[in-house]
Amino acid sequence: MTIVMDRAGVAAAIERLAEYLELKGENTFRVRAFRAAAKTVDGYAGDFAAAVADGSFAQMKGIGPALRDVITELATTGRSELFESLRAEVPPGLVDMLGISGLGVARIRQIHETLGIDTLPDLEAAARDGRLATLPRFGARTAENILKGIAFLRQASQWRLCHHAAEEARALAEALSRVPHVLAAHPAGEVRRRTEVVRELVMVVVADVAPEELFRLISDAIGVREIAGQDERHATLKLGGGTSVQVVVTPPQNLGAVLVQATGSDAHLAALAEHARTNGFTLAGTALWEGSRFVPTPDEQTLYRALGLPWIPPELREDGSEVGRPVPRLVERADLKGFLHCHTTYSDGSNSVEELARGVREAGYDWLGITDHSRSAGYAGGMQPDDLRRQWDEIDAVNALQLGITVFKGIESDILADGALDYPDDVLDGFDFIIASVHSRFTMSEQEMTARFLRAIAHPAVTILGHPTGRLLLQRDAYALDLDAIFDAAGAAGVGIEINADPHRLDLDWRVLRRAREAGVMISIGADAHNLGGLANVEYGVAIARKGGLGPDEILNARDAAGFRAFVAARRA
DNA sequence: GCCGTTTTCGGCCCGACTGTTTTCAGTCG
Repeated sequence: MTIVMDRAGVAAAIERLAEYLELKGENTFRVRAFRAAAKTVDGYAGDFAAAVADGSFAQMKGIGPALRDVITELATTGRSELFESLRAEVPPGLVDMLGISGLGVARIRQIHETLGIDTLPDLEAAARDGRLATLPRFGARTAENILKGIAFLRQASQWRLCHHAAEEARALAEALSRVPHVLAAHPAGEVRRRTEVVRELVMVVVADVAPEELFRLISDAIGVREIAGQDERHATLKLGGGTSVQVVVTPPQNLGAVLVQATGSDAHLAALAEHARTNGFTLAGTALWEGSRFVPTPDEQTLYRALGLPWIPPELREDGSEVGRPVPRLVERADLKGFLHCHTTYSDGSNSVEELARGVREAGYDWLGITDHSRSAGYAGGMQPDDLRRQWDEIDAVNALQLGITVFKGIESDILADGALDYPDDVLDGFDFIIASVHSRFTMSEQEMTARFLRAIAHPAVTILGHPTGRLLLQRDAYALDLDAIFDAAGAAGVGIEINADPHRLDLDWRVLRRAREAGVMISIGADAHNLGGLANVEYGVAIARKGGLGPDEILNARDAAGFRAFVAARRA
């Protein structure tokens, strides 16, 4: 059995199927089954192709005969009969509308059926000319919010999340490296700088033929639909799937200069050019010159060294201030000894305590902090006091197995509207540590929200603040919050703050990490994993920490288990 | 569509907010 569509592709197709079914007014439980299956596929940690091929994927919870067939069809043919027929029935504009906050299926269907609207531009017009506000239970405020939602969606549609971009770039680099006369293909641009969202894919290709000839070879090899903006060194290729990628071609002796140029950022390049100029060099687009002498730069290290600079890791190349500064020792994935923030089957995760413990051990960690949702998170199966006792017994049993990993009893406790936590103090005392997060009431004023957080920070049971600003990248802005006040209070109280490594969040933002460090805040990298596949999130959290210039000493889960225990104890004392 | 020591049918996740209404449907997390 050949597999032509990968795990991420299948997951995305099933999620889209769920949207189609939902918009058609299908049974919500059928829709939910598709959504759950999409998550199961997306979070599958093993060899997905093999599991589809040998049928073992059908054993997964929530995968019955119907979804097994859809998954198999998608994976082996890249198509689905159900998908094709639904796509023909549901206008694509309605799917777009699902991305507007405040618009659900019921309202979209109502808009479609009563006003005959099925595109975003038509919806925008109807919101402006007052037609929308005349609908039952719609009003001026709703129309205004929909206009805001459309604007947000427009802006967001130019970007993609970093994990999607990274996966595309990886596949593209692999395809390009197989093209004749290509010596190497390197992802550059925002993907290489590890920004949280990516607007444009950039690839640097080292080749031993003229660019014009190379673009022809590439077109033949990887299904290019259109070549735009071609000149002697680069071209923008529009690929079959709709992706647009900028390809820059270089001979080996200029790879360093070209890679630096293609990686950016603009501010970094400006600072670098200025530094070069004051040292008697010229950094033109494709090469380095000292006066009129050509300086070969076969790699980036050579270029930075020639300019009297240490090599600057791409993650740090942002506002230009990094040029001329010492390069800090940045945290790496291998520095992390602890795995924090994950959900099990006790709330909305899909693996057991033991499965997670074994998987996390396998990935090379020494300790694990389990944090299911607390009781007010009803939608996520938040834990009632009885569940807690059962889970604690289970964690004790797993620790007794001596798997080579220490499992800590944690909770992701909701911070309620008034800043209180979700259980009485005697229950809170039973946890080894607590991540406190906001999951409701996002629309408070900055003053109210800040007071809410400050009260949570003041609670001695709180170890770490989870996803502190609540943003969902390309979906929802952060709530109003005085972060400086939070940093100062957390730093003083010995409360850690999370970089949530879920690529939909990446919250804290790397731009504020320096400020957090100045306030003495210990940063934890939290995977927010809901299954074993979520272990891979950590890599994105590490990238954000690196962009913020953080080293292992500033990361809570770079400590060993005893160090983590000591941090919790010091905070409680 | 999936699941099952309540197992082949009947149930599946729920509480709170928002914007609209003047009692509540729709949306969200």
